[in-house]
Parts: sequence; structure tokens; C-alpha cells
Amino acid sequence: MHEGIFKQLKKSISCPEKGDYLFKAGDTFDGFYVLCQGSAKAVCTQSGDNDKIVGFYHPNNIIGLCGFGNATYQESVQILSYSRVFKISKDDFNDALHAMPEMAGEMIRLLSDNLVRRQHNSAFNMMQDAEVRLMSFLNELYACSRPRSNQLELPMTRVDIANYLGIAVETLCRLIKGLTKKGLIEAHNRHIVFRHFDNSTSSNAA
Amino acid sequence: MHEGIFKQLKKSISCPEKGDYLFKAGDTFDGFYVLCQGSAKAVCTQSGDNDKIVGFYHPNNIIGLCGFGNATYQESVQILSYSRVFKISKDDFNDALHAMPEMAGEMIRLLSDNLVRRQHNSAFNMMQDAEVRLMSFLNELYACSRPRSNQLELPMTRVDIANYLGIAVETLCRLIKGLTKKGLIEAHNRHIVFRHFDNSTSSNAA
DNA sequence: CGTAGAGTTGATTGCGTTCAACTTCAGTGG
DNA sequence: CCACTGAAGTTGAACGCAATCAACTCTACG
Repeated sequence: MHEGIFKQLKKSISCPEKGDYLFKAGDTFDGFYVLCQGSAKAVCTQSGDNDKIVGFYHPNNIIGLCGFGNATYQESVQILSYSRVFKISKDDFNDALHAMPEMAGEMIRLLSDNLVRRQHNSAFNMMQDAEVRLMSFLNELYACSRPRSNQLELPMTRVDIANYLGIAVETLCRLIKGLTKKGLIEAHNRHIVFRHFDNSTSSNAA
Repeated sequence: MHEGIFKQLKKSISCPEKGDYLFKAGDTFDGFYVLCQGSAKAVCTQSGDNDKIVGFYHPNNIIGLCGFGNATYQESVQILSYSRVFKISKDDFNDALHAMPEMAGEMIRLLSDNLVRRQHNSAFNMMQDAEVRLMSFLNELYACSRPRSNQLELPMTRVDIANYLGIAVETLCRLIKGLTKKGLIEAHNRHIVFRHFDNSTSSNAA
């Protein structure tokens, strides 16, 4: 969204593959990333043995803002599909902060936005039942995919989705089946067709 | 936590009473607050009719950071008990940002911290069952209360706690009963006595 | 063709919700 | 000071969503 802010900054580009980590939780924070193409997931290692997916990243998202706080990244970010990312190093950013003080405001706004988004998501996840959350998740993914048709290719596994939504994989499976039975979507593996856009906002002809 | 950052800033003080609002969701953002004394709750009005408590504020917490994003506050903050708050206006803060560019870094760190905290809370709430969440909630309240004994006076109602934890009031009641039966706490109305601090610091907390 | 991971289905169990009734507490006015 | 009132808190019974366990199919890829 606010990726434009960092246009003027010095940055390095790289093209990580599926499975690669941009960084892991606990690594020393040395900069943040702009995802230009591809997708990634953010994982937190909770107390104990099990991980929790706290979010997915899509093109134009900023990755690694969690690291400013105490100088180490607070989540692990793993690439889901071949991606292109810009990296803006901490030092370059700090230099730019002094050269262009108006960028501080932009960064503060960006962080505040992220804070609000997480807050709303958290509230939403606790109030709505699993089916509503799933449909909302799919709609958000759809919106992020620069839709050219009423279709969507999921970049992540069922296990990842279930983990993110806080439900069991089996439950997710049954929910997808339920949505299909209701005529809202069609799902073949990771290919999703939306069936409720017949007359509403979708602008394309497909 | 980072309240010290704003020591040098121009600020106005006020003493809101229980029930007062510092601001409501949708109000024009004109500054943020430092809670010096008392307590407050943050409420989000979700789509529909029902509200959701997304957090409680304790002394030294910063309130209103959610407003930087799109120039309006994104939550309503209501005072729970007689409080003292500093307000730092948006304009004063922006002036200070130009005068002391190092403050930008501090603010960015503060926001990043908040982001991480919300993220962890969100993950925690989705993974743990209600009893663990409640005990964790009580422990956090205890830690925020500058403990002088193993006791705690809850500033909020059962309804508020249940709403925040995402459970029914009746469930909360039964959980408290359960924790009491286990010998972890004693609860008389809003007065809580912790019974598990006898020998170890906290083996199962956190 | 064979294997391992991904995805699906069925049966059973349990945690937390809902609804309804009740008790306790705090504040108000007579 | 006591009686009244409404909010806050508690208890019980029944229901339902989602978890768990186990078995199975499908898909990708060597």
C-alpha cells in the first residue's frame, strides 16, 4: 500500500525461491523489505513446540517492521512462491530519516495502519465463526491478487490456511465443502472460483 | 514503557472520570495520550451491532497511536477508573519531530513494539484454551499493577473481561471457579488473591 | 511406478455457548 | 437506616461447533 514512500531509498533486490527465509525470529534486525512479486508467510514460534502463522504477505506489502522494536525480528518470514523483494537496510533508512524528516511521518502512519489492521483482524477472528472467517480470508486474498477474473490460485497449503485461521485442517476442509454446497465458491485443490460475483462489483468479462 | 520519550514534549493534563471517553472511533485524530494513573479500555465497533474490547490501558501506556494511520482514531477509549492523562497534540508532536529527529526512531520503535505485542496476543488467543488465556490475563494485570502484595483489584467488570477474552460471561465465571478450586487464586468479586506465588517465580506463566 | 506430502471423509468427544433462573452488590430515595 | 431497584455476578441444563483420532484418496515428483 504505502510502498511508494520508499521509492527514493537505496535498496537491494533479490529473488528468493519457495521455502527460502527472508529472516527468522530472533535474527538481528538489519532492515525491512518490500515484496514486489510473489507471496510469503509470517510465523511466530509460540512458547512450546508449535508454530503459528500470523499473516501472509502479498505484493506491495512491507515485511519486517516487527524488527524495529528491540533490534531483532519478532517473526520468521518464509517465501511461498518465487518472489522479488527489495530490501532497505536499517542504516540506509536511518540516513534517509535525517535527510528527509517528512519520511518519519510516513513511516509512523504505515506502522499505525499495520497496528490497526492487526487489531481489527484479531477482534474479527475472536468474534466470527470459522465459516465467516474463511470467506473473509478468501475475499481478502482475492482482492490482493489484482483480480483479472473471478478466480484465485492459493499460494499456500490447507495446513497453512487452517493454522492461520486457528482451526483444524479437517474443519477447513469441511468448511470449503460447505461453501461449495452453498454455491459461493468452487474449489479444486488450490484453485478457487468465486460464484457470488455474478452481478455485483466484478468489472471483468470472464 | 517508553513513556520517557515524551518527557520533553509540550503536553496538557486532564483527569477524566469513570465512564468518560478520551475519544471515539471515527473522531478526528488530534493527538495521543500518556496514561499516568488509572485505567481505560479500548473498544472497536465491529461490523454489525456488537462491540469488541481490544485492550486495556494501564499507567505509562500510550493511548491513541491507532490514529496516525488515516487521521481518525480507529478505536474508542473509555476510562474505567478515575485517571490522570497527558495529551500530546498532533501539531506539537510534528513540531518536535522536526526539532528532534531522533524522536522519530523512538516513535517507530514504540509502534513496532505495539505491533509485535498485538501480534503475539492475537496468536496466543487463538492457540490456547480459555483457562490459560484467563490466567495469563490475570498475571499480566498483576504485573501492570506495580504489585505490593499478591493481591489485585480488577478495574473492569466480568462482562468486559469476558468480551476481551472472547468468551461468554458464564464461561468466565466457571473458569474463575475452576482456578479457585485448583488453588491458584481466590476471587471475591473484583478482588483477586494469587495463591501460586508461594515458592516459584512462575513455572507455567508466560 | 512408487513414495511422501497434501487433502478428504467419518465417528466420537469436549469445550464453550446459549437460555433461563437465581443471588449478590451498589446506589438511590423515602 | 432501611427498602427498593437495576446492574453485576453466579449456577444449572442442554445444545452445537470444532477438535481429535483414524483411515483413506489424491497429487506431485523422483
